[in-house]
Amino acid sequence: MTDQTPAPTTYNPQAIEPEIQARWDEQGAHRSDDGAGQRYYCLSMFPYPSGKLHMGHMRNYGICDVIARYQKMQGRGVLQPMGWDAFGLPAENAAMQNGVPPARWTRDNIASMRAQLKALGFAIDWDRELATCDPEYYRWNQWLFLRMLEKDIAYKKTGVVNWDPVDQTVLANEQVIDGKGWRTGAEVEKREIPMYYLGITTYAQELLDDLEQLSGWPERVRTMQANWIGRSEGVEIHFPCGEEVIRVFTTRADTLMGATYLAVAAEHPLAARVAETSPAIAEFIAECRRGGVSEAQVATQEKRGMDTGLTALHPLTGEELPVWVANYVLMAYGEGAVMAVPGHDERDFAFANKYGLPIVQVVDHPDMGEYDSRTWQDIYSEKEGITLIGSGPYDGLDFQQATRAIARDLEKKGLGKRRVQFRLRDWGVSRQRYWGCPIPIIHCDECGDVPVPDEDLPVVLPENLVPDGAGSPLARSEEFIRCSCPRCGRPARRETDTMDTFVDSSWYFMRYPCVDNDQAMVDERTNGWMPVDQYIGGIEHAILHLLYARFWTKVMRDLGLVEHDEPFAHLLTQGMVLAETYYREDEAGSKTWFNPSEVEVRRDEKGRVTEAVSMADGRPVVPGGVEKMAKSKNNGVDPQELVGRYGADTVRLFSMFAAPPEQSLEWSDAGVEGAWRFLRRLFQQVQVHVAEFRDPGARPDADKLGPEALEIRRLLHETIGKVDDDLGRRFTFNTAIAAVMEFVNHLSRFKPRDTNDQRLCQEAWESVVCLIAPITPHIAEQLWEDLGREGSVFECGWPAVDETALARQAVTLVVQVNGKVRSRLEVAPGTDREYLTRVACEDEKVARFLDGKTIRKVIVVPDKLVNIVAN
RNA sequence: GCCGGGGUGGCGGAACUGGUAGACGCGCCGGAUUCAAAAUCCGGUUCUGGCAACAGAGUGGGGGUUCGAUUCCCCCCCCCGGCACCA
Repeated sequence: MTDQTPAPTTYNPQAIEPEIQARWDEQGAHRSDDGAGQRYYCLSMFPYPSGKLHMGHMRNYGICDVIARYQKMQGRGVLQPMGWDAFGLPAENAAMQNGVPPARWTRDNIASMRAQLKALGFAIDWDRELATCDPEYYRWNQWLFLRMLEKDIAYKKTGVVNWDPVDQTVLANEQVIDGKGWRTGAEVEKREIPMYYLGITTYAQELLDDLEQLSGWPERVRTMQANWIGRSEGVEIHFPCGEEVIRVFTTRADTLMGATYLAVAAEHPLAARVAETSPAIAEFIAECRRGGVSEAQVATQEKRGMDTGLTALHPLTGEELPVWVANYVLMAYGEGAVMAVPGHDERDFAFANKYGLPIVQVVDHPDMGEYDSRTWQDIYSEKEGITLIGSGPYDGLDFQQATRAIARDLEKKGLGKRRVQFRLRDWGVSRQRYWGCPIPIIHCDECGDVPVPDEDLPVVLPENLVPDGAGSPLARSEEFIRCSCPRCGRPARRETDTMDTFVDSSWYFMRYPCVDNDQAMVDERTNGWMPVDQYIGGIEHAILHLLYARFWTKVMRDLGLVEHDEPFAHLLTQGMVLAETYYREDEAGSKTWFNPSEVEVRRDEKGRVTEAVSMADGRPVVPGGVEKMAKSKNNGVDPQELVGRYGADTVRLFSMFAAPPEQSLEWSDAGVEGAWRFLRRLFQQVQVHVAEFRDPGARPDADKLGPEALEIRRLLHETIGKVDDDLGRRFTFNTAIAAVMEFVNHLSRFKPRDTNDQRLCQEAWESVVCLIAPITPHIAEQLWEDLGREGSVFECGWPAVDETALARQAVTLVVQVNGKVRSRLEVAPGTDREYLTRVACEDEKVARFLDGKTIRKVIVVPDKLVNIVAN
């Protein structure tokens, strides 16, 4: 180190960061301009204001800020807004615990989380902040809901919910634990209640087709959405049953001749009618009602059923087939009934074997072998390469031919037709909860359900109520409920259900550009910024939120409110934040969890963990593995505490360095320490440089640089190219940071010999500061100033790669024998293969491995590798 | 159960288009500095054998394609996300 120089001022983020932030505020550095120019809308999923910022938020907004700041340095006009997904269940739970109204709790949380976000130095345009619990926002939920009613996109029908018989209340799936109510422990039942639905299935085909144009989305998200929408082509078949007809939908009409029974869902109208006269069936249906409504719960339960005693007629043969009620048939999919072909469907096969129903093979496949009706094989349900057997006139046909022929014959008889079925269901938006957006409907005894007139919007949610766990307090608030019918003027009652919070989050990004408009939901500014260029959020939202937002956008488009078809051009799904867990177990088997900050880890001389002890009492704790940061495991790390200790830049640097954005990130206090050391070193090195030389904007004369300096210059421009690609295209911020660190390691070892070398150092340090600026903006602004540059580093433009600096004098290539590396060669770039082959074979180390062998082939990859194949 | 993703040193991760496995950081070991410690700086660090030169093995497990596989294909194991009322 340059020992003569006096100790340079040391890095002090606690002093730098507030000062830089104040400067940004003063200059309105983060304000976005609605005017012309190249624009970039950079958006992260808005947070639920749960109280404090957690690491997941920190990571999400950190990623967004890096992209926003990088785009700004590219010269684009950037919009990075922030808002609050402020309605929802946790506010009600908090209210139950401490008696504070959800509104107060929510707004207090927003205030403290806003302060935390500011301290992290994100380039957010706070002028556009919104909260979904503000009437100015949710009035437009109500307004659009009314437009949907007019277009019949919104409608009313019954839906199934989790019912807690003790609390007499509807439970969220989250509140059902092992089929029991979370507070009462009572066995939950399914119950049907009237609800409002939005017709997302009308848009199913478009939602599926448009996935193709979303090339900026991760492939896996598009696949998940396509599977969720679940388009199937098949045949609707009618089975006459007395006076009625049982409709089923099947994708395997080719196996119709193998149908041996029908199964209907417990909620099917036919089952209900049989139950009127059959106590046994009524009992069975009641049993099926037990437990929660979630698909995971329904899908994992044991398959059970019961014969209704009814028979239906096979539409082609007229044969009588028994009709069963079965708990594995979903009322929500298709027609709520299935034709069972046990020979070629795994679930039907298991069911038929359990209840002794006939199994008939009607499909043959070359790979099938002897059909065994006791053991299922996956080949039995194959549809490629099959031939029909035992199917009378259809014998010998393949899947396509058989489906076509059977559909045609059914259609002739008026007992079926080809059609498309989607797995996607319409979106039920009614919630029997208080803390949400009121559904703008008035119930009148004379006029029925009457929409609230536009001029009476918003229907304001009273903010002074406190839920107690036994149903919505809104449903008991006479003041809210009592009103007069807009149509006839007679006394009437307000709807007390509120909207699903997914409604709030389905369009907030279209409101940011025009938050101040109290005359319209959106305006021209929305069209100016939309679609969002880059959307960032958790992978857990891959299906529901993103699908609802896409649907809502298309509805708004069809109402002429916006111009775009899709809301998000590019999507980045960030991984979760994890941390090590530690616990102790008492005799009763209950665990006490220790926060990682209270645990000391001991290691052996190879760095392997030997034991972990509690700092409080020095006694051992058990490492419980790495898990998602959660209160229940007490493994959360508080970002604010770390910011207080190391400054925002260090926390930001570590969280971007530890893993690429799409992967999960394992928190490590030691890793934060490493990030801190790097920033400190960077700061010191720049101080050392400016103490000796300061010529802002200086560039070296490349022709007069020595070989060492030329190498530094080559590495610099290689690094600029690498970081640009990592930040702008790949979003691999971890490798961008690694590249900067690597270059800084080289640069600090370089000893400038003359002024020209010093100019190179000036160029290098200025570039390094620019490259790191999107990630650690405060220290970058400070060092930019220290290097003598005027103005903000974010206004200076992005460093450009000088192609001429990239030329290499020599390249190292490896020599392999039979694919194993045996030697290395130092040659000029572009050396021809004949020369390389000769030199490689003559190489002493290589020759050893060629001894006694015949060379069969030599593979040369220019400037990279020579592989000699010999035996 | 169904759909989607992941598994690489003691740890987080890198290897972008089939071409040097382990960049960068942490931890650990050794050294410098210090009265001492912390901090800082320098060097080493995949595993096994060997004083070393070097050799062999190695990307969850098994098989395949290829001159060459962390990367492509098939089977299996484990972990994570979603499953429509958590957000």
